[in-house]
Amino acid sequence: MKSTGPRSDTVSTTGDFVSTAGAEPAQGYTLLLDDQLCFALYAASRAVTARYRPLLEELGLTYPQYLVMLVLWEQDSISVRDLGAALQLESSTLSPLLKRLEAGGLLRRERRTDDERSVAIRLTESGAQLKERARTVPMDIGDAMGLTPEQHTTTKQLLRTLTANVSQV
Amino acid sequence: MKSTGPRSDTVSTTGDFVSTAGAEPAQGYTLLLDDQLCFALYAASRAVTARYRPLLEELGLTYPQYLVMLVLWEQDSISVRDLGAALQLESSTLSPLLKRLEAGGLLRRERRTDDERSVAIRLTESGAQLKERARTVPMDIGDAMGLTPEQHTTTKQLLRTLTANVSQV
DNA sequence: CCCGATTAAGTCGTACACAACTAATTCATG
DNA sequence: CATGAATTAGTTGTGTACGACTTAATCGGG
Repeated sequence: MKSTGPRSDTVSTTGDFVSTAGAEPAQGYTLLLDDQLCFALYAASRAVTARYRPLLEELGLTYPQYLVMLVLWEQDSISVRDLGAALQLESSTLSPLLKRLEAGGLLRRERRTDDERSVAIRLTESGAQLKERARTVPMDIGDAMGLTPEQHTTTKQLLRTLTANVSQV
Repeated sequence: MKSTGPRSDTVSTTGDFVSTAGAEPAQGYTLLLDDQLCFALYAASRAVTARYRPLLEELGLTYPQYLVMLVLWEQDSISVRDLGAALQLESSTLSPLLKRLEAGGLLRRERRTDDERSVAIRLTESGAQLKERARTVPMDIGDAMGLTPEQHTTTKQLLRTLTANVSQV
């Protein structure tokens, strides 16, 4: 296997399969699972989450909960709305998740007095302390990913471009 | 926001790390959300799935169901086990999903006679016919992703490398 | 040939994810 | 300043995901 190297061959639009001219939707768009970037993305995302699981379990967090904590460790107080904007999650996902984190004693939710529609999320002492224990997590995962710094940066950049394009209305 | 932060743009790649020795876990591993490749991956995956949603809704499929159908359109009969291997999903995820596809009349599940532990998944006529209506989906999504063919290939390759590394036991 | 180990599919419990909706509050414009 | 539109958080219903477990069937060494 591995016909040529990684990259370099640009999908061989070089015409080594010319047949099936009619019904095929032109240039390399097939229904083959292995052709789909979307599947590579979906599989990679779940694989990374799975890799996080044992590490985060020690901290008593799930992966989405960990992402919420990342935001809160940067910014001690934030509204549900802004948290949703940062993580690109709906309130219908965040509300129960935040309730669980509150039950776990990591944060508090308090209605804002200046705008009672809004709820401020704030770390507890316990939640703030968890940051220390989480310090090594990004490095552990980074190692497991096994990409060179250049590959790491390239991937992040490509995924951001992709997300921005795909999110376009 | 964008409060400068310590070393805001990590994108150097040009080989100039300043290596903040001491408490910091060396070379660019921070707890900042925007530094995390894992988050870019998670966000991209959900954004792509969201983009698929209206297209697949017309076919009466969810995104994971669509992936199952991709496999079946390639290979008319397959065991739950092999399907799980192809999609990297557990039987506890697939079993209910397949039950829903069966209820929708797209496939049948029948116990194998030569090994009664195994269940063969097989397309119905209706399931096979759906392939035609799905033909343009990959192209529609491909367009929405807005990557050049080179970027597309590179991303797919990087994600596969990442998945393989991260899945290592 | 027998019995413990393995394998295949499925159930159950927990936690996302999101669309569609609701309730409460604030905004904006006449 | 009154009231309809917009905003914010939350609820409900459906469908993944996965670990831990169960059940049934097959395998393999003595």
